[in-house]
Amino acid sequence: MTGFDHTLPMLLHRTLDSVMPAFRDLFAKYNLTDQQWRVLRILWEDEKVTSAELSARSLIPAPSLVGIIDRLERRKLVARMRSLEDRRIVYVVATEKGRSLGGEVMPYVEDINHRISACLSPAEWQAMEQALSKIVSGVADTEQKEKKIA
Amino acid sequence: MTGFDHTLPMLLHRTLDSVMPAFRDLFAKYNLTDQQWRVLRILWEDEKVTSAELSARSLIPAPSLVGIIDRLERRKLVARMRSLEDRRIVYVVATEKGRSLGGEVMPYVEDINHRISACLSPAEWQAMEQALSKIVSGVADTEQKEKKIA
DNA sequence: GCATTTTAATTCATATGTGAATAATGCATA
DNA sequence: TATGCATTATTCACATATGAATTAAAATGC
Repeated sequence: MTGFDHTLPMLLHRTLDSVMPAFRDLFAKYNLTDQQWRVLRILWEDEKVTSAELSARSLIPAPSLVGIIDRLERRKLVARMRSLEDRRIVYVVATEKGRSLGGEVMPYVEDINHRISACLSPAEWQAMEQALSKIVSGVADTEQKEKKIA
Repeated sequence: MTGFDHTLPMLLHRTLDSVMPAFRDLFAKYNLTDQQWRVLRILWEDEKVTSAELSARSLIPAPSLVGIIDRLERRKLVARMRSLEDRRIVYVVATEKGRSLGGEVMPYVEDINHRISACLSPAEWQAMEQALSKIVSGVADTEQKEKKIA
């Protein structure tokens, strides 16, 4: 284990690599990718969401989102609805079929999340979440400073 | 912020998204992707590494590695050397040019890593790293149990 | 010695990530 | 009202991720 292995990106990737296979095995049973699930998961609760919002909440880059929604739309799991007030905006909504699939998969997703949570005490979890969010806001701050300089 | 946003995959993705742009901006100046950098970073210190080892250490899936090495090889930054003892094995080595580029980029990478570290106290960092590795080993354990059952 | 099984790297098909460019619409203003 | 600028979604070119299949070369069993 060199210093490189203790680098934040490597730590995060390593952790993701350890937890994602369980999710992927689950999603594969429903012919979903994890990105497709993220979209469905968001639409499952919210009524209609613009593409931009969906991109922000799902952490999926806008260009990727286009294809993901295309594929979900082909399977009638979601639908696009262009806004009438502002014709630039596209709302994405889950169909009944999409909502139902969401409800079907959700319990298994929660199982996995519980198993992950069980690896840490609530205090440890809390601390980890705070550490990560400190990094997110901390890095954003230093970027602000750099912009002022530039 | 719903429960979904506090899910481990989303927390990790969000953190990665916040830190990677700084690295990518840097690497772009040298026409490198972050995956290409990871490979170079490993080869920069180690003499020769098999493709399998490189995949494990860089956390880059073997099929992706093929193309990444192809592109680095075209630029004469690395070279492939097939083992003479076991002709299935391919060693990857950094060329002099590759090593030199590694040395050139390294200080800036360390700058970014320092700025990231500065977001947390050493104790917080330590705790976070331990939490993540607990998850990695914890999840691996539950998978073992599942296999026994199956 | 030969067939079988393993292993290492690669290929393939498909899905997604990344940064730049584009098309269409809305908005401000001269 | 025509022009210039901003915003939203999309497209494009290229790089990488994912899981299954393939190839070539060991190792193993008989």
